[in-house]
Amino acid sequence: MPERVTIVEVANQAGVSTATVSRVINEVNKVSPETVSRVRQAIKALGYVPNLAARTLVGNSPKILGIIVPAVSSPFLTILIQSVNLAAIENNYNLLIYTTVNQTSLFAANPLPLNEHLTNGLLIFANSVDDATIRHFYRKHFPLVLLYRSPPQGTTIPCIGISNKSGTFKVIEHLITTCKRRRIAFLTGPADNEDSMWREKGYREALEFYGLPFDPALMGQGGYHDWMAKEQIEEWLRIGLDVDAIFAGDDTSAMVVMSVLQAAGKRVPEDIAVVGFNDDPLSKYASPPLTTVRAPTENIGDYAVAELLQLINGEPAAPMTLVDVELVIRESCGAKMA
Amino acid sequence: MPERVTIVEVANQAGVSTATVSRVINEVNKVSPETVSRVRQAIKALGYVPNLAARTLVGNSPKILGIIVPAVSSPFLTILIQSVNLAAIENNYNLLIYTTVNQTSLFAANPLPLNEHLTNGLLIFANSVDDATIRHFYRKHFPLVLLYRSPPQGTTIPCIGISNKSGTFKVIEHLITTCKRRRIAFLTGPADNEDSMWREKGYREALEFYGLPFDPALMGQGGYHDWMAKEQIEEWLRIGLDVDAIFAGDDTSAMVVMSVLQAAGKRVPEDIAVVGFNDDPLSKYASPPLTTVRAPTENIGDYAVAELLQLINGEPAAPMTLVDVELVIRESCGAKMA
DNA sequence: TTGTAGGCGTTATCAA
DNA sequence: TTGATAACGCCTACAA
Repeated sequence: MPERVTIVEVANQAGVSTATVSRVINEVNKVSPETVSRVRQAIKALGYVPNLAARTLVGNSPKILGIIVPAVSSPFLTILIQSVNLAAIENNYNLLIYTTVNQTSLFAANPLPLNEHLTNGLLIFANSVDDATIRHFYRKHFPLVLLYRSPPQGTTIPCIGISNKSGTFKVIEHLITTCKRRRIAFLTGPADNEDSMWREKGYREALEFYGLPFDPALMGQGGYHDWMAKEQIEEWLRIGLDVDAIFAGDDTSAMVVMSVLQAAGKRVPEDIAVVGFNDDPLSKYASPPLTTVRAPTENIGDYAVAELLQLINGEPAAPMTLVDVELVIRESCGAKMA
Repeated sequence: MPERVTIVEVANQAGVSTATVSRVINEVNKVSPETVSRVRQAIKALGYVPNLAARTLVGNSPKILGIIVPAVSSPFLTILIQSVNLAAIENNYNLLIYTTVNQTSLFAANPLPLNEHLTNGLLIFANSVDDATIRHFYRKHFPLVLLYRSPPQGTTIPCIGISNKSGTFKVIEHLITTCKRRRIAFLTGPADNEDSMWREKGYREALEFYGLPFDPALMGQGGYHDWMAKEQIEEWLRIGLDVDAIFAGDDTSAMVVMSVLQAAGKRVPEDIAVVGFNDDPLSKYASPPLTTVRAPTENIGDYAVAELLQLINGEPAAPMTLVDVELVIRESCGAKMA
């Protein structure tokens, strides 16, 4: 097989013109059956694959969607991506994933490998890219849907998220009313994380609603990272913080929190209740099984892809979609003993 | 901003030729400082981004590596991807990820969106794509490195994996000699998974080496999936299988196994020891903390990318790399009580 | 039904 | 130091 096989080689091999080969490949116009089979045979014999770049250049790119995330490292992100992937396939699109590995600033120098020239539309998660990049796409009217973040000032880009505030309100309320807890600690996510911001609002509103004082000492850094959560809890344990419940911010952190607490001889939920957010796949297997807020992450892809395709097809899309969440009561909150 | 901004618009705006603009962008040849700044300004004003497809067509594609995986759904895959990503960045390459969502057969109809025309080289995980596709790349001498699988018959493609057999041998040996277990069950992975195949070999060899009989009844399907592992253990519990240790195949399954066992009133490790493979991030927080085989997944990316770059640069690469693993003894095996 | 030829946006070669 | 122009591989009028 020669180094590079182009449509010309196929045409020669089959004794037809390149136009005919193109027609066979794209199944447009009428081509006589014998010609079709001759061309197909030549393609197979030569192992010919159309050059994506050339196709794209003439506006015949395959249907490709892109998603940009900071990393693929958490169960949450993982499920989100899977969900988008399935939705894309469902709609006959391919999905390409690019992770910025937490280096938003990279683009100043290097343009994104996933951009308007390679994809038909882009899904951008939280702050995986900076506002300037988003604005760039926006100005070009390039199809864009924002995931778990709101649009930059002055732009109107469809965005999709979950009801963090009401979800958190529900779980804190549950801790207060059903589980009779009074000193409820809260582990925040990364500083610039919108989810965390809204969860904090929900946390504060619930406290206020039930007449519990807000105590800054009960706020800690979890960062949605196992080691950060671990450090925070160990710190609290060391200073002997008075606490009877911990809202860990997310499930990953909650698992670690329970583990650290238990290693220190505390009982969960008897001494300290622990609750999470997300309902990760393994959360129901934790010991004790984790009470959490179930966010239908596996459905987000459907909404996101649907909106993106509307944009791609030139139709208007809803500016903002907030998906409902629900409380999942298991053992770690102590409700079942109360 | 016009719908499409090409190098021509920039050239006009800056009052130079497209060739000059190209030179400025690629920083080749000498261009007078004033010209450079005029061009830069035009680029910024117009929000110009080079067309990736056109660039690729003339052989000036940005440095892009691709990785093809079946999914992004496990902690293991997630760490592997992250590792590859970091290594790629380290070498000034971008990484694009494509998941086949377990539909290997798709390509017959649709060619891969990640191929020789879009990337400079490809990393292919296990059986995310079929042999025919791999052979296609192989025939074209397209840079390819196989991850956690061996090359198809008749091809010689560099591949990278871990010492599954010796790792499993070690953990089974540990169970037998230190923990004094005799009835050790084994949960296999997916049927066509090479890792699982080698782990089974290690399991059998260890049994034989220490004179323990191999009992088919002790082999079960885990599939490296939480629900499959759960079903298998529940089945064993129901029939009252006589077992004093379980090698769960991987950590995810091990977590589930412990949980199901405990829910059924069994003590881990007193009644049944449980061990895993991979050393997932959360495994040390499990209760009890999981004894497992530590595979340096976070280093695989370095090896893989290094090999791929050698291939891309026309240098020869090692046909096969097997990375060593090590035993991590925690509580779930019962060694610390013995 | 099939072939010819022009153009998609960029870069590289060759002149100027 | 710059500009004109020919590729790169493919698709799509327009002709035949």
